[in-house]
Amino acid sequence: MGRAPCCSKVGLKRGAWTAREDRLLTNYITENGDSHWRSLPKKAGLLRCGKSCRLRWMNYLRPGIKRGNITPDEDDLIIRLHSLLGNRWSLIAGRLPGRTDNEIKNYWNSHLRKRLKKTTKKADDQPRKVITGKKIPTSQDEESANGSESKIKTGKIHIPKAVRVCSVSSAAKNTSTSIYEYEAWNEDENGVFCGFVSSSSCQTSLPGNDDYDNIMSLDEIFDEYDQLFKTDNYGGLDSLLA
DNA sequence: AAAAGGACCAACCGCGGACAA
DNA sequence: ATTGTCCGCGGTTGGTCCTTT
Repeated sequence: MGRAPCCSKVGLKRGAWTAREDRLLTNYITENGDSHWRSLPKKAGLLRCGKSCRLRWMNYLRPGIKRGNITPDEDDLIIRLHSLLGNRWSLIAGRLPGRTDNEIKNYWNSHLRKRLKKTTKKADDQPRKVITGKKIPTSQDEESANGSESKIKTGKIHIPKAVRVCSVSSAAKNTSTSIYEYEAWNEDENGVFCGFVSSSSCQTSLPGNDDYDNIMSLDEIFDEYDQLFKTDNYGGLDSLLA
């Protein structure tokens, strides 16, 4: 029944990674690939849990990671994608070559959230747009809401959580693509479902190492997402995957 | 020059979906 | 069909560096 018991965390190292640990992890993954995180630390000679190894590899050691400041173009794209996707950091990161979800999340929390708070304060004083008779949540509404849910005056709109529908590899474009589906819906004050706000799909691509020749401009990326959110289900995706 | 407070970011934690037995 | 683990995600924490007083 089930798999072998999960490893005990007793005796495992925590905190900052040393150069030696980085070397051990990089060497092991280079030779054996980055799968089976649970058993990887032992095989690589590391006193870390698999989760810690995965995080270190994905956010720091993985080839193609872009270090350094976020460019103005990236900054702009993050803001616009966040307006579409909410806190779906992995999806946003998928559209920023070399950037990790953790880096974007940190950048958002330390830079953009404060900046947008200032700039949207005026906008929030203006009359709100209305979709299907409901008020669009403001930044203040989102601030007061817990996690991915945004409360609104007449009820609340659930910001969609991405559901990975399938994964497609494209050798020609050297990308691996995951298809996600979203559904946002309204609830009334009593938590009773009262209709969909929108239903959309989108994809995320992770270019191969040091090969970004085929990726789209940041503006094109945003337009693609924007269009996908305006189309029903997979209509927009078909053209992207063709 | 030193202490206090703020900003930044790497790493950890807990949750939930996917999947194996 | 059920149970338990693995994996990935988003939220949060805590250490370090920087700025202000």
